[in-house]
Amino acid sequence: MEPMSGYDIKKRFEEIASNFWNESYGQIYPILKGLYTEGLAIRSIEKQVGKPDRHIYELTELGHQELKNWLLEPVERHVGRHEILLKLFFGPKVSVEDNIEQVKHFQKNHINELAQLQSIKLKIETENCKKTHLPYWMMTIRFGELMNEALLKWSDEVLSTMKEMKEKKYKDS
Amino acid sequence: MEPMSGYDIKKRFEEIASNFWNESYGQIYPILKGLYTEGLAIRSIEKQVGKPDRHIYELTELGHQELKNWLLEPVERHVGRHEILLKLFFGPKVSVEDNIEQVKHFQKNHINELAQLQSIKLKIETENCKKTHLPYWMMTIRFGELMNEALLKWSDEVLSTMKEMKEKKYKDS
DNA sequence: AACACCATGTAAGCTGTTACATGATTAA
DNA sequence: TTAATCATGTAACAGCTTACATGGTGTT
Repeated sequence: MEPMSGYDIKKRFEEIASNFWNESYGQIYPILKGLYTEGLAIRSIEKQVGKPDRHIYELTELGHQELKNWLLEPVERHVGRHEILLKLFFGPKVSVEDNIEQVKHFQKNHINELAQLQSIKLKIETENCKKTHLPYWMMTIRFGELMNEALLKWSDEVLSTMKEMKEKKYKDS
Repeated sequence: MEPMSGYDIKKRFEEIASNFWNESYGQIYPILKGLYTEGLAIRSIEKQVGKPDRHIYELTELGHQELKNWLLEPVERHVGRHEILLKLFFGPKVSVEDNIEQVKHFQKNHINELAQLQSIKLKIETENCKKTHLPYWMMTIRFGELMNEALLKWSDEVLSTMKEMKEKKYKDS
């Protein structure tokens, strides 16, 4: 996108990609070093007063080509590990009430996520840095919206099923 | 659920949980060993003719308690890393046509996944092993259905946006 | 006085996949 | 004959998080 420091990259992830990606310094800094030694990026140092120096990395022609190649590779499917489903898989080990609590907590989380998404959306729309990126970034937001809406629908469905199970249990006993 | 070997566990994951979880032997066998040495499981050997022996593990009382404790812990949110979104994040680096190809491939994958889900659903319904598990396992299936439906809706939306972008580009040039 | 921000980085440790090794049986 | 199924396991590697170390500036 543009010359950046490791610190900047982390920040960008947190500000506008936090709904679908995160990366720790422990990954970022060694990888930038690697890009540099492999000739995929160049590095320049920006001196500052009262603050540490900034190490600015910028892709070389080779680096841009590598990135392009990666972008063209089709994304292969990988199973998203949803811990809540693994827990429900063992549902009968605990009480229906316990499972209800679990799902309610899950639901709350995703209501929050939807709200956070809206603030990221606003940030992207108003900052409006590069016009070419805008439509693509909006697609990542839309992804989050549809996912979270589906997740909330699922929570509702599951909660009413569980409530039925609870009532049946009372009838039996 | 019941006494099982590492091989059995892998199989169960593949047969009825492959839509939300997978686990490799490289994880399973060392972990089973660990459970045994920590007193969370006991191990017995089932001898077979013409086939390797089966190492059957069964949770101890302590093991069951640990599992229960884990089930009661609320699931904390973690960002699912969707590679396709990271690629779209750099969308302007390649052509609109290239991005369309990427999304079409994604769409195909999720149509397949929906089909696979239906066969897992059938397996669970017909095998019908333990009645107590059935409703919970169906919830994991429903999760997959709603996710994939949302993903397909997203693909449709994104593809039509991209087609518009393509047309605009032609007008400009 | 305590904390957050700026900015770099490393080391230890956990998590996870892939490939390998073994070896008999059965189906295409 | 080739491949799959049964069944165990290990070793090498890749990916990722967390905690630590440094140290000045600005805010509550």
